Amino acid sequence: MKLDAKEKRRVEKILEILKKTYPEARIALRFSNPLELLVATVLSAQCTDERVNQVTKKLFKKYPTVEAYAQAPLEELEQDIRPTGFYRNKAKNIKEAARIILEEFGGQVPRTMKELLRLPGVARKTANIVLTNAYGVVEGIPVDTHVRRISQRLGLTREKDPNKIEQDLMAIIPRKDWATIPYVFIDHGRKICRARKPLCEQCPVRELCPAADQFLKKN
DNA sequence: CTCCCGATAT
DNA sequence: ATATCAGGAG
Repeated sequence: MKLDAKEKRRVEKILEILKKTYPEARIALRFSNPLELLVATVLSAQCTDERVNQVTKKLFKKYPTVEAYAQAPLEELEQDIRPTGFYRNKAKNIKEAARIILEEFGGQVPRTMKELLRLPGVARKTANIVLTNAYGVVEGIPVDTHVRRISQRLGLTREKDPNKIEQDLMAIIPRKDWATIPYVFIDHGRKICRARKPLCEQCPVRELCPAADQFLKKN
């Protein structure tokens, strides 16, 4: 993703405007320690953060430690997280991840990308979330469905694979913005640049967006 | 690429 | 009825 000087200025303007529009953007998942964030993020796949918070409120009291997840009967853990969807995969992954954390990482949620990626159900998106928000380690940019959609519509990437999108974003977004931009994009994605009916007429960056025209015509 | 999956919006 | 929601594994 090579971009000329003009493109570079367009990207800079977009980031500047969006950051100013969503100054309060930050993680919406509720957590009070790395383990809770890891579990919440795994549960957040294809599920609203609001529902995740609803489920984890009870979950975190019932499973306060890594041991609690590792020892939990699988069927019981499945029922405890069922409303988040994909509950069989998620329960199996969480329990197995807990076992690995106990046996290979001394009971501590790993602090490095390489180690986090060894946990089942954890890929770069989830690892980036945990690293940034639990440990303050910024290694990359978490690419979820919102970041992907916004990046594609704004013409920041042409890729479809999240890992490739992340590479593109890391190349054009200043490192100091890596931690906050995902939340800015997510906020923007929820309020304006929605998946179904994007509100382009209300969008602060529509003049800078290649996709704005196609959506504005439909009205 | 498909599958996993409940809940909500349109 | 269908699309979508802070994805990841086979």
